[in-house]
Amino acid sequence: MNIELNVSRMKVIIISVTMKDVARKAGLSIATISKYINGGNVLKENRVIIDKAIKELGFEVNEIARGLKTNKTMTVGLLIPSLENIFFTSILSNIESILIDKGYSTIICDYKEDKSLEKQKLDFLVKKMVDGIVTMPMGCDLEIINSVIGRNIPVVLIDRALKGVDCDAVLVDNLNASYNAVEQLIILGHKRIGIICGPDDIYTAQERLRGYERVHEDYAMTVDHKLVKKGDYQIESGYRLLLELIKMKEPPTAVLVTNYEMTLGAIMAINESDIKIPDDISFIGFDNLQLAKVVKPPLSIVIQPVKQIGEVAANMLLKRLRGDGSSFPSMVRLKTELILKDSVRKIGD
Amino acid sequence: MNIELNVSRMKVIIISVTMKDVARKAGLSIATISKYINGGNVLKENRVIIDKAIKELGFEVNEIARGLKTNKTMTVGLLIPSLENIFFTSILSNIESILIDKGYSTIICDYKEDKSLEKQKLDFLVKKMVDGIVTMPMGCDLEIINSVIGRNIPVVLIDRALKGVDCDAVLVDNLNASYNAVEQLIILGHKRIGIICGPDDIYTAQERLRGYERVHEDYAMTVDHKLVKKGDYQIESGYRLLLELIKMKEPPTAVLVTNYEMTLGAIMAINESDIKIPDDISFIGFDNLQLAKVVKPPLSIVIQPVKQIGEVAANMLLKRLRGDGSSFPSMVRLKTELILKDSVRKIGD
DNA sequence: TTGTAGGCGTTATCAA
DNA sequence: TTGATAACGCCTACAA
Repeated sequence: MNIELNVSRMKVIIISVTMKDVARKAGLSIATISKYINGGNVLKENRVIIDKAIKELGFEVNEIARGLKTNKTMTVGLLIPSLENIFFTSILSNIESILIDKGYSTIICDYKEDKSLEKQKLDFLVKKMVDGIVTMPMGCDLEIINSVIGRNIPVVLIDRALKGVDCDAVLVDNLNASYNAVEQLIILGHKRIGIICGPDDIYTAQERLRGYERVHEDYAMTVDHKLVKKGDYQIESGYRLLLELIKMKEPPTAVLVTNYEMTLGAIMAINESDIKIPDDISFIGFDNLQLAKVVKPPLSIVIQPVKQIGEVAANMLLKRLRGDGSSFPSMVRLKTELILKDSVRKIGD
Repeated sequence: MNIELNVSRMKVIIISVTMKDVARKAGLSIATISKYINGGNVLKENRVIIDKAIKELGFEVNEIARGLKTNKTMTVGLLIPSLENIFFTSILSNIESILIDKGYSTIICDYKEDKSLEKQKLDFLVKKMVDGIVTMPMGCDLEIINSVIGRNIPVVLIDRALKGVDCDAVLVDNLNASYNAVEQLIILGHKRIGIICGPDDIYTAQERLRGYERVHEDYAMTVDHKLVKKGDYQIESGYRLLLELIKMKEPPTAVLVTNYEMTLGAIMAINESDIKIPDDISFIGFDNLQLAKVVKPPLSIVIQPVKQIGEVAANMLLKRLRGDGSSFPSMVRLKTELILKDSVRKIGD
C-alpha cells in the first residue's frame, strides 16, 4: 500500500490498496478475502469484518492482476468504419452504456473505411486481448474474422453481414426498408421513382437497392436505370445526384435517399432549386429523425432502430462472454420504421 | 503454450506463446529474452537466435502481465460529452489514430452531457487504471479532476477549460473566433447582427458570446439583446431561433450561428422562408466545411482546427506519459479559421 | 553477458 | 470455513 500525503491540501491519497492490506486489517488471510470478493463461503461474522476493512481502506480489485489469472481483460473491442458518422457512433453509444454497466470497458477503434486498416485494428484488438469484439465489417475478409473466432474470441457483426462467416450478427432489414418506402410511393400512384443509393461494395447499399428493384418486380414495373443513382453516402453526393434527378428530361415524381448524409445533401439541393416538396417531388429520407422534424414540410423518413441494434448486439455479446454458446450463430434482423409525413403526396391518374 | 488444432480446417492455432516458450526454443533463460525485448545487452549471436525463435513462435509480449509489473496499462481514457456529436467524435478519431500508433489503446466513454455520469465514467477510467486521460469536461467539478491528477494520472483537457484546475489543456480561441466573424460583418457595414449561441453553462458558448460582445464594444456599438438568441446546440433550436430573428420587427441584416447542428437548423429555416442569403441576410455558420460547400451560395463559416486539436492533445498526453513534466501546466489555444464566401454581403450605407 | 530468484495482485488447489 | 502455496507472464536486482 502506498500512502501519499498531499500536505499542501492536507488530504491523504491512498493508492493501490491490495488484498494483502485488507487481509492484514481484517486479521484474515488473503485467500479468505479473495473468496469473499468472489462470493465464496465465508463466515458471516468474517464477512462483516472484511466488508468493514474494504470500505475503510477503499479497496478495489486490481483488474489487471485478476486478468492475468483469469485470462479475461473485461474489455471488448468495438470496431467501426468511421468515427465521423453519427449513425455508427450512435450505435456505439448504446453498446458502450450497456457494457459499462456490466463492468466491461470498450476499446473503440475506427478503420476510416479502409480495408487494410480494418485488419490492422482487428489485430490490435486481439493483441490487447479483448474478451469479445463487435464490428461493422467492410472487407469481405472472412479469413481474418475467422481467425479471431478461432481464438475463441466471440465476435458480433453489426449492420453488415459477411458471407461465409459463422458468426453472430445483428442486421437491419435493409431490403424491406427500401421496399416498404418505395411501395408506399407506388401505392400513392408514383410511376417514376428515383433512388439515391450508397456505394456498390457496401452491404447495406446493395440491400437497399435490391429492395427498390424487388418492389418494382412485385408490382410489375420496370426499373428505369437512369433513375438509380449511386452515391458515396456523403453530403455532397446526395446534393449532386438529386440535382441530376430533377434535371432529367423525364424526372422522377418521387425519390428515396438511402442514408442521412445524402438526405441532408438532397434536401439542400431541393431547397435551392425551384421545385417544391411534395408538389413537384415526393421525398423519403433516411436515418435522422431530428432532421426530419425540422424540415418543412416534415420529412417522411426511414428510421433504423439504432438503439435496438446496440442493445441486441451488446446483449448477444454478453451472452457469449458468459459462455452461453446456445443457438450459435444467431442472426437477428431488425425492422426499420417508415414514418410518412407530408413530404409525399398522391399522384393523380 | 496452448496449441489448438482445428481439425476440420487443418489449421493450427497457437495462442499465448510466452517468454518461457521463446526461452526454451532459444536455449536461453527467460531473463535474457526479457532483456532482448526491452533493449538490454544481449550477445549478437543470441539476438539472432532469439529473434528467430520469436518469429517462429509468433511471440508477442503480454501487455497485461507486463502491466502488472510496470504499473502501466498502455491504455488512455477518452471522455467526451456525447458520441452523437460529430465535432467531438472527429477529435476522438484523430487522437485515437495517434495514440494507437504508439501502442496505446483508448477507452472511449461518453457521459451523455450528464454531470453525474461524467464523474462515474471518470471513476471508471481510473479504476481501469488508464495511464492518462483526455477529457472534454462539462461539470466545473475540479474536485474530481484534481483527485485524478493527484493519483499521478496525467489529464489533458480539450475544448473546455476548467477554472482552478492546474492541468494541461488544448482549447480553441472561441472568443476571437466569433469576434473575427462578427468583425467582418461589421466591416461590411452591418449594424444589426444576430447571434445564435449555445447554452449559458457551456464554456465554448460563453466565450463565443463574449467575442460577439467585445467586438461590439470595440466598435462602440451597443448590443441589442433581442438579437442574442440562446439555443442548445441542437438542430431544432437553430431552426427555431433563426425564425425568431427574421420575424422580428427590426430583423438583423446578418447572423452568426455558433455550432454545426444549429447552423444546419438555421439553414433549413432560411430555405423554407422567403428570405434569401445574402440578399436579405448575411450568414456565417460554424464547424462543418462539407456542409458549407454544398449549400448555395457557399456558406461563410468558422472552422475549428479539429485535426490539430486531436494532434496537440494526443502529443501533449504522450509527452506526459513519457514522464516529461516540463512546462506544466501548458495551455494551448488554437486559432479558428474564418472562410468567407458569398453568404455575406456588403450593406450599402 | 547470462541466469537465478523474488515479486507484481490475483485466483485456485488442497490441506488443515 | 480457512490458510498456505503455487501459479499467471513479465520485469529486475543481484549473483554467477
